[in-house]
Amino acid sequence: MRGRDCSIANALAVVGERWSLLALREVMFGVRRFDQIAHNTGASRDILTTRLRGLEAAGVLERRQYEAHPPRYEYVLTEAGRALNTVLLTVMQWGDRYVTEGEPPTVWQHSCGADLQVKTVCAACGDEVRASSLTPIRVGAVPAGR
Amino acid sequence: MRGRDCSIANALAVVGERWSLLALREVMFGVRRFDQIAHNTGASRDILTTRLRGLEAAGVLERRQYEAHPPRYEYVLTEAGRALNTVLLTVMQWGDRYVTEGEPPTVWQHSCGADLQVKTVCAACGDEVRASSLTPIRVGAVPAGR
DNA sequence: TGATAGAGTTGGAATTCAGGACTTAGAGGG
DNA sequence: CCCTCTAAGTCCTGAATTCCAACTCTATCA
Repeated sequence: MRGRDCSIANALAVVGERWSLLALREVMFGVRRFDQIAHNTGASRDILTTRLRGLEAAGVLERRQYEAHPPRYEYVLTEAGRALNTVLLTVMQWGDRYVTEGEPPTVWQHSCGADLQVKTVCAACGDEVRASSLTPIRVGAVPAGR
Repeated sequence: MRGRDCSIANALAVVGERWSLLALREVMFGVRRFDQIAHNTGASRDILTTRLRGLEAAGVLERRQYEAHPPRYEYVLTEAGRALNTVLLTVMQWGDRYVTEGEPPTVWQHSCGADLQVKTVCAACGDEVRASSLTPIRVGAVPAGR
């Protein structure tokens, strides 16, 4: 059965499987090698292969040969992959606040000098977005029936 | 095998399974009933039951009886669940831009009157966060060995 | 009396995942 | 020359999940 036509569902079809976002997190950290990604995420190697191929096919990652003999590859983010950093940071911050106990395990520094805390704002007025200030004016259709 | 100590991984342990975020999306839309959530997401009913129980146990959703005879329940967001709206919106926007073809299926209106586009900014300086302006100053450890 | 609605359960088939062993192509050390 | 190591996967098997459709249980509606 198909659900609602929705960009959240579409996005999750690309990055929503287990390990995908964790692999991308590693690439964001600058880790480019298969073995390191496997070790740092904890994913099993065959699943990781499948995920990386999927992300590559979706245009989020690029697989590049950096050595010919023996052939060796590395993974780098595409533009779409780099744009995922806001997703990762927003998820991380939610995890820091509502799931992780104790200190945040990872801290990023912003170029302004501060330890990064992100805020999600309305691009038009700059106000912080809160659930109460939103109204859906159009929602994706749910395919009818059976 | 365990991977890196990380709030992204922790967050995904709570909301990263298939259907969880889609169920939460429906609740954000104001859909509170099991049957409607099942229909609008496309999840099978048994899995949805498991997910909703998990989200409840994690404190993201609350299951409330709204009628005693016959017993009927609805799902509402907790504070932690409401805080996920920024995650959902950020994911949706990425999906709109890099996955969905054509017009965004869903549009929210912000209280300022504009159709909502979100921007992820540094809470300290207010500048938009971009990959190039970030440096990791602490990263979660990866458990050693085997 | 029969149909309908809400909120699940249940059972079996299909799929995915974990974990480890194996492969390939060369480089480096003794 | 022989042995070992590294990077990047593949392959295999058994266990765990997910999918799907049908069934249950209560109670109200027509």
